Amino acid sequence: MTIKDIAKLAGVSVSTVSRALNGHPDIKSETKEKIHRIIAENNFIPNSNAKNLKQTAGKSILLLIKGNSNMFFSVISEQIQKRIDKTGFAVSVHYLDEQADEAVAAVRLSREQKPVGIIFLGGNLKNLQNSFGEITVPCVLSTANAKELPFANLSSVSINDFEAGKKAADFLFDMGHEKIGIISGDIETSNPSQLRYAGIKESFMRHGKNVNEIIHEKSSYTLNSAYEAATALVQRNSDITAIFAMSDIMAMGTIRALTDMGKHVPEDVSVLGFDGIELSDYCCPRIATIAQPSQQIADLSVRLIIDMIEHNALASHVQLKVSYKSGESICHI
Amino acid sequence: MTIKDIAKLAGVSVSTVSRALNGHPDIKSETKEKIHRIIAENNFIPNSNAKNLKQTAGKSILLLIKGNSNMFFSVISEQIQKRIDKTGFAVSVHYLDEQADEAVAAVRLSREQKPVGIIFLGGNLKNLQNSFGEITVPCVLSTANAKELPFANLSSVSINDFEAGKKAADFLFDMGHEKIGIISGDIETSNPSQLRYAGIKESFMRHGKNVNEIIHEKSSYTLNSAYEAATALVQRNSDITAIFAMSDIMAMGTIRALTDMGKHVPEDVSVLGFDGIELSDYCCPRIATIAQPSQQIADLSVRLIIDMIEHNALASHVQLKVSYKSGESICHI
DNA sequence: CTGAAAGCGCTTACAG
DNA sequence: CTGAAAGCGCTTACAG
Repeated sequence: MTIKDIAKLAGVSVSTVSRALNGHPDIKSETKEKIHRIIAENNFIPNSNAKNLKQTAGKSILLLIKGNSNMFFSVISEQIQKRIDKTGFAVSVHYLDEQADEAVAAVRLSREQKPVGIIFLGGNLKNLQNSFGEITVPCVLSTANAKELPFANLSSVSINDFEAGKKAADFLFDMGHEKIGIISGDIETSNPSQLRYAGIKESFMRHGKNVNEIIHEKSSYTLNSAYEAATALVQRNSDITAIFAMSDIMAMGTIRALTDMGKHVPEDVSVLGFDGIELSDYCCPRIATIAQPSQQIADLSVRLIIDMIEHNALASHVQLKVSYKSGESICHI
Repeated sequence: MTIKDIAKLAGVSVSTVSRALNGHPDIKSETKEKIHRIIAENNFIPNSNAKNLKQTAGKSILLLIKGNSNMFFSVISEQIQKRIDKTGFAVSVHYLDEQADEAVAAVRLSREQKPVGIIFLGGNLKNLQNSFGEITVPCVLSTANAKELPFANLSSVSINDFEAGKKAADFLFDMGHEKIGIISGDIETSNPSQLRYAGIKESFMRHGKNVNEIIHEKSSYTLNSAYEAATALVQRNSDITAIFAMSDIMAMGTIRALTDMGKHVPEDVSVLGFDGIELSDYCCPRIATIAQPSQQIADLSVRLIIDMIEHNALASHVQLKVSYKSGESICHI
C-alpha cells in the first residue's frame, strides 16, 4: 500500500494525498478529512525512505546518544525528548556504541534525514574535530565543552569538570580525610576524566600534598572494572580513609569491593560518587555524590538548539555547576 | 556527494559503482579496487534511503528492543548482536518505548528496510496478535511465549514463567518462611507477571495456604515504585519474614525500603529477586535471585531465526528453565 | 565484465 | 484548492 493506492481510493491525485499527509495549508478540509479517514481505515504508513529521499528539509531534531547503558544519559535523554516535544519539533533518537564515531554517524544521518538540528548526548571532541565540518545545521554538544572547537554552528552545555573534580577532593579534605584514593576514568581518552583529575590535583596541591603521590587507579565506567580497581587500590594502600569515584556506578563497585575486604563504609572508608543518578539513592549505604544538574543540562540543550534553529542565535558554550548531594557513604574522620 | 559523483571520478557507470558497493561478483577486481579507493578518499557513504527504497530485499536482521533502560534486555541484546555478527548478517537495532506497539513498528520497519528476519526483544502478545499478520519474514519473540499465537513465521524463546514463579515461592517456603510477601508487576497487562503470579499461587496452594490471602503489592519495574510498594506492604504486614520481588531492580528498591523501616536484610526479612542482572551482585547485601538464562536466550533466538531464514525451518517455541542464584539477601528462618 | 534505462514511493515547484 | 510531471539517490533486470 502506497500513497498511490490511497489517492485512487480517495479519488484524488498523489499530490493531494501528500498535502493531507504533511498538513499543508492549501487543501479543502473536506478532502483532507476524507483522505485521513481512508489512511486510518487502511492502516497506511508512508514510507519514510521515500519521504526522506525527496524532502529537502525535514522537521525533526536528531538526538544522538552515545552509550545505551549509561544511566546518567537515560535521564537527560528522557528530559530532552519531553522538552523538544513541547516545541512542536519531532525527535529522532539514535543510540550509538560507546566506541562509535558520533561525528561520522551525524554526517550520514544528516544527509539521510535532513534534520533541522542535532543534539549530541555525549561525544568525543576529537571525533567532532575530524568530521563535524560537513554538518551545517545547528548542533548542541551536551555533556562536554566544545568551546575550543572551531565550529560556528556548534553550541555546548556541560559542567565544569575541573571545578567538579576540585570540589570533590576539597570536600573530602574538609571532612578531615588525608589519605584519599581516586578511582578515575581513562585520563588519556576521556576528556571529562582528564579535567576532573586536573581539578583533583589542584585541590591536593592547595592542601599541601605532593601531586605525584596521588593514590589513583584507572577504571572503565562499569561496576566490575571499578570493583577491581578499588580492590587493587586498597590492597596497596590499606591506610586509606576515603575514595572518590568518578561515577556513581564506580562508587557502587567500590563500596562492594570495600565490603568484601572487610572494610565498613563509611566508618572505615568514606566513598564519594559522581553524577547523582537515581540508583545511588537506593544503594545501602546511600551514595553521597557530586550531582550533575541533569534537568538544567536537558533544559539548556533544548533551549540553545531552538534558539539557533528559530532565531539564528550564535553558538554559545554554557558551563554549569555541580552540587554536593549527601548520602550515607561518607563521614568525618 | 552521490554514487554519480563517484562514477564520474572513477570513469565508470553508476551501475558499476553500485556493484562495487554491494560486493557483486561480476566486476573486475581492478575496477572494484579503484572504486573503493575513490570512495575511501572522499569519505563517501551511500544514502540508505535510496538503497532501502529500491532494494527488493535487504540483508539485515532487525532487532527491536522494547524499553531502553531495561538492564536485563541490554545484556541479551549485546549477546544477540555478537552472535548475529558471526553469521555474516547485518543487524539493525531499534529501541522502542515501553508503551510502544512493537508490532506496528515492525510492520513499518519491515516495509522500509526489508529485513530478512526480525527478533523482538520483549513484546506484548496482544500487539502481535493485532498487527503481526502483515509480516511475512521469519521472526523470533524473545522473552515471551508465542505458542498460542496463530503465526507460522513466528518462533519464540522464553522462560517458563509459571514454573519460575512457583520455584521462587517454593524456595522461600523451603527456607522455612511462612509469611511471604510478593512485589509483582502489573498482572493485568504484563504477561510474564501474570504467569509468575499464577506459579506463586500454585506454590502457596501446595503449601496449604489460602490463595486469596497472599500478601501482594503491585509495582512497576522501577526502583522507586518497588520502594513504595514494599513500604506499603510491610506497613500493613509487619510480621512478614520474606519478600519475593519480580525483578532485581524491584528487589533493590525493596531492600532499601526495608532498611529505611529499620528491618535488617536478611536477618529480619529475606528478599529474593528475579532476572540475575549484574547489578544484583554489587548490592549490599548481594541479592539472591531467580536467574534467567540470558546467554541461552540470546543463543537460541539467533539460532532459531537463522534456521528459519536459511533452511526454511518451521516456527518453534522453546521454553527454558531458570536457576537459583545464591546471595546474601536470604536466610533460613 | 560493463552501461543505459526503468523505477522504488514519496515531495515539490509549476500550472491551472 | 488540485493535478501532472520531474526528480531525490540508489538497485536491478536487460542488453551487449
